[in-house]
Amino acid sequence: MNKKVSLKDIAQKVGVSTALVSYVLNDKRQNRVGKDLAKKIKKTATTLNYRPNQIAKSLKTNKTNTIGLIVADISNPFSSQIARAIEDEAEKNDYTVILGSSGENAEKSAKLINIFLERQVDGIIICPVENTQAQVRYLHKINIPFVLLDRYFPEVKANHVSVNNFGAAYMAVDHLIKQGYRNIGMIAYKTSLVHLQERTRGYIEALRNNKQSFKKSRLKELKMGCTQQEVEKAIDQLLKQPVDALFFTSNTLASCGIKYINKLHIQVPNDLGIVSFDETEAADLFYAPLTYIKQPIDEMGKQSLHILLDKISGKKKMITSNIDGELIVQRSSVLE
Amino acid sequence: MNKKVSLKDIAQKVGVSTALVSYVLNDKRQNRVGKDLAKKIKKTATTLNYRPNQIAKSLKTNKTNTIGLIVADISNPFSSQIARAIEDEAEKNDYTVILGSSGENAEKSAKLINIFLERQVDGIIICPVENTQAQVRYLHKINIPFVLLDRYFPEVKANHVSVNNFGAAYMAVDHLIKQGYRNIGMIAYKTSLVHLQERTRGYIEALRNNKQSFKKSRLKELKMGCTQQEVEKAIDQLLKQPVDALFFTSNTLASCGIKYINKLHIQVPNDLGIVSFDETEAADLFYAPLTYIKQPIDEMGKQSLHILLDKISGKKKMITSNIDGELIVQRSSVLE
DNA sequence: TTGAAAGCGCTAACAA
DNA sequence: TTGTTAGCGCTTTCAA
Repeated sequence: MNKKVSLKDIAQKVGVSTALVSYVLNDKRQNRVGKDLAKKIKKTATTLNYRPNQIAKSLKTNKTNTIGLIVADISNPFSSQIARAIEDEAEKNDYTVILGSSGENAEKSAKLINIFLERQVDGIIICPVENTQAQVRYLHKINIPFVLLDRYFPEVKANHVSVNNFGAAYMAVDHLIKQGYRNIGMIAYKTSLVHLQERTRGYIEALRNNKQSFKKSRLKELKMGCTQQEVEKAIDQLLKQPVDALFFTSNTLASCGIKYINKLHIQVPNDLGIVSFDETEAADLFYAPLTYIKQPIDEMGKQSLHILLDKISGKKKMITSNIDGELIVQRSSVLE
Repeated sequence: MNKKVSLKDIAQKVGVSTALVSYVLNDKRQNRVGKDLAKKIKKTATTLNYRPNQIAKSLKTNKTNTIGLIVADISNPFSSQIARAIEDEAEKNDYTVILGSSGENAEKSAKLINIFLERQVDGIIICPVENTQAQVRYLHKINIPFVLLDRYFPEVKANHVSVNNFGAAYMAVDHLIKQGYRNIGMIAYKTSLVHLQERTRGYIEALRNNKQSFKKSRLKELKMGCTQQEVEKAIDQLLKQPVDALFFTSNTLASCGIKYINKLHIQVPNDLGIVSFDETEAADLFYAPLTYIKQPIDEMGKQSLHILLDKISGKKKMITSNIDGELIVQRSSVLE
């Protein structure tokens, strides 16, 4: 193993103290170091191919310039895009992110938090999963900077950035109604996660405000992580009723759904209108490209990171942000 | 800020030295510590909610249990899946991974390598981009454990794991021919990356071995990162010729391609057969689900990590691994 | 303008 | 069986 070169090596070679080398290489108290000496030190550093040891620096400064990110399910494009947005922004601010995926599992989430804390991350961004309120409270208690992303718990005070789920869902269903659909079904999740409940609430409110009655039988609530078969069964049950449009509460459900609708040879949009919350690559490739709610992923990533950086730099005030989604209208919801 | 509790705090509370506490908490020289004392130390640790500082540990042991991973383009599902596979496997082995995306850019790649080295990662896994041979040589020179993944440079000796690109491409084209397609075009990349050249070579060889002449006009080589328009133009040029099947060299190209073919209302598979190297979610949703080469992503991730761990633990021998892809036949390439 | 020295939290060689 | 101590590579206070 090549011995790594340290400040000490440079100091010895130049014949000065390590302190001075540290000052020079970090451009601190610039004016108070002899120009020639400074130049010599810098030159020696490059000659020896010096690379500062961040671990040592971190130990000393108590700052790792690292943040932890926990997404709910990295195999979902929403998660990977959010991760990417945050990483891009982190890099611009000289932070490195370590990423974990909780897989919608509370224990896994706890484990990741612990790993992050042991590694002395400066802050954490979490897309929290069900039943992790205690974890959030704990983070608050130990006073580590963190922000919740995409999801939050109304009963737990915490910085968070999320989408206006209610508004976006309302917009989607309102759009379907305005297009002339009269019997709109929804495939949603049975969950304690408020951000998802909000989507369902948006659906119901949009119906009501448009003088369409909300029928319980038209709202199918599946468990998270449900199978293709379960989605198909739900669709079967909906199609037995006079349903002429479907609103999917997530990209995963929509993706399962259109695969099935494809198989059934149902005519979209004329026999069945479709809108999906969040996108899939599939959305564009379906024979009738899907109308969907575009989530402001980049904005969410950026904002969450900047709120976190604010916290890290000591800001106390709680910050929450609620960003509007956008309805992208394509063929699947426009009667011909 | 809650003061973090350290070994020292525990030592003081119990009235022993930090050394002893360290031994007990790490279960070292177990038998040689008084049972009662050990119990007391452990209890105090939990009471104080002690959490070891990995940074300090790393500085001392010169081991971070962290590996760096550089993928070529995190927005591509291939990359995110590979990242996921590696992370899963890393976690099982008590490693944390820090992830970077080079965006097919050599400078970005160099920057990431530098960040990783400064952070004292124990090893690096890289999907190298064009013109980064020097970087690979440098890693070799400074003697840091690393393995190349998915791609490699024949002229640079290095551990790597990759797919049998030639074999998989051959299999794909051979399948088309066996299905009765006679005029097969290919949309490929113009690149110095050998793993992609191998796919083109597989195409040409499969034609030759089946007594079909290879026509240069049927091989379109686009630059990496090309636009939808450029793909459409290439398809236009191919369709002017008597071409009855297309082989796409990547999921991105295939995705662009089928969007266009969808628009053109071409009948797949009867008027045009299609096979894609690597998959897209889109592949299943196209009206004629796509036949594609399934890359052994999990296996690649796993193997690369284990080779890296071997290197980290001191194994010297160079290891390379070449894994076969699998042809998943769906409707898009089967004449009816 | 420069340097000495303490110390971040931990491990491990050595001593008792 | 238990404890002392040096030191990982760095920053920063204080002194010269």
